Formats: sequence, C-alpha cells, structure tokens
Amino acid sequence: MNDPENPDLSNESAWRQLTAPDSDDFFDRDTSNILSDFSWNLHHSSSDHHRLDSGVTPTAGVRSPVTTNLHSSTSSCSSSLAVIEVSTSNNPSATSSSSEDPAENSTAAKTPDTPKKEKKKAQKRIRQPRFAFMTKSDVDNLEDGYRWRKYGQKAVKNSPFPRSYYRCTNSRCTVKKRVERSSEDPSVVITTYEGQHCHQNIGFPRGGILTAHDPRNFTSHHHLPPPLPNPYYYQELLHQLHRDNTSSTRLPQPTTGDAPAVSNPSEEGLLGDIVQTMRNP
DNA sequence: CGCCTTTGACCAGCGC
DNA sequence: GCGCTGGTCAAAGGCG
Repeated sequence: MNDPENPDLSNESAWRQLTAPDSDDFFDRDTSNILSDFSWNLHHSSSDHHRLDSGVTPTAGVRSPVTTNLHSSTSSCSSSLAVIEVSTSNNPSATSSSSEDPAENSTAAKTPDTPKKEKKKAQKRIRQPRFAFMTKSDVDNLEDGYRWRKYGQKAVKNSPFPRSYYRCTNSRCTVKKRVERSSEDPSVVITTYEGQHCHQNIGFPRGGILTAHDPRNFTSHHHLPPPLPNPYYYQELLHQLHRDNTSSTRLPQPTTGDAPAVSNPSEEGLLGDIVQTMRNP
C-alpha cells in the first residue's frame, strides 16, 4: 500500500508535493492505488474500465463547473475538477498488516496499562492511510453511502469553522473521517477519510442497505448516478489527471463537450462538486 | 428504546 | 518542561 519507492516521505513532504504542481514524478504512480487503499478495490473488468475511458464520465456530484482557487498553478482554470494525488502514507505498520484492525496489532507488545489508555495509545500510534478531497457543497456532512457516527468536534486553529470527527457505524470497521470547511472558501468542504472499510455493504442512513450488486450501484448500472464515493468516479478523475499531466503537466480541463450535466436532483447534497483530492492530508 | 449529536474533559504529540 | 493543538472519550440529552 505504501509507495515502496518513497518510503521516507513524511506527511509534510506529501503536502509539499501537493502544493508543487510542477513536480512530475508526483504523477508517475498508478493512481488507482489511492482507491484500493480505502477498500475501493476495483475489479478491473475490462468492460468497466473501457467504459470509463470511452468518454462516459461519471459526474455524480459534479453539478456544474466551478472556479476554485486551489493550491496549484491551475487556479486560473475554470475547471470543475482539480484532482491531486498526494503521496503515500508514512505508516509502515498499516501497510504490513494489510486490512487487519490496527488496534489489535499495536497493543500486543504494550506494557500493561489501563485498557482505556492502552487503547488510546494504540489509536495514537497507528496512522492509517488517508485520502482527502475537497468538494463544493452547502452540506457539511456529505452523503457518501456509508453510515457515520459523529464522535467529536473541535475548533480548528486559523479557521472559523469547526472540524467534525466521524466514525463508521459498523462496529468492526475502523474507518474515520474528518469534515471541515475551508477557511479560504467556506463553500468548500474538506473531507478526509482514514482507514479501510472492512465491509461490503454500503448502508444509507435509515434508508436501507446498498450492496455491491444493488442496481443503484454505479458499478453495475452506469445509467444511474453512482452512490458516492464511487471508486470509478475517483479513478476516472485520477486517470484524467494522470493523462493530462503526462502530456502537459496541467490539471484536467472540464470535459464540457461530453460531460453530461447532472440531471438527477437527488444528487443534491451528496458529495457536491469535487474540486480536489489528495493523500495524507 | 436505540441511535445519534453535542460538548467538555482528557490525553498525546510536537515545537519552542 | 511547558504550552499549544489535534484527536478521542464519554456523559448527557434529543429525536424518531
């Protein structure tokens, strides 16, 4: 999961890469890795992949082109998509232990302490791979197909907006997410996912369960908007970025020609307009 | 009644 | 060592 070629990358350097768009090797990696880190493991059936490459751009959540000031040289572009992949997690234990519960791994060799403290230590010690994206949305808590329980909220330094902490309601799932609004652009919601979902079912809050084979799932019915976050959607964003950067080191332009306008009003309040994604924020 | 949010307190990491 | 900050816990209360 970690990038074996950059084992020493710290989070800070990763962000430095994020803010340095002229760094070319930044895009040399397989962009699908970022998705598999979060259990969005794509079964690369050739048909599905071909569909994505043939111009059918999943646009759930991308309602209209937006202009957003990004930490990149492309801020002048009136692009609705600015996808940035940031390099890998600096957590070796998270990579070596595959998808196992990190708390279990880290507590084994600990000196006896109160269980609560021990648990806390374990949680502090392990930093799971992260994946963040920025979306334009009026809604703070964006519906992404999973059920989340809020367990904390903190005021953030240099930001008037609080940061909310959510945990997947699946008792065996350790995935967390942070949601905060950008201090620079309050219309932008920064969502950070941490960890991997260990379950297949995607539950909508009080609305039933969505499985991988559910007709509502975009992976099986591309006529319908995908439940979000849809791995194919992100993969397409990343592939667009990758293709574009290999030729011109630019972020992708909006596919104004064949990008279908989102016509399903039910998508309002989902992920909104994704303007940036990144790793290890 | 179960699930959720809110919120103050606590703890660990980090920089100085 | 100290203070700041981010992240988590857990009790209390709300809601369907």
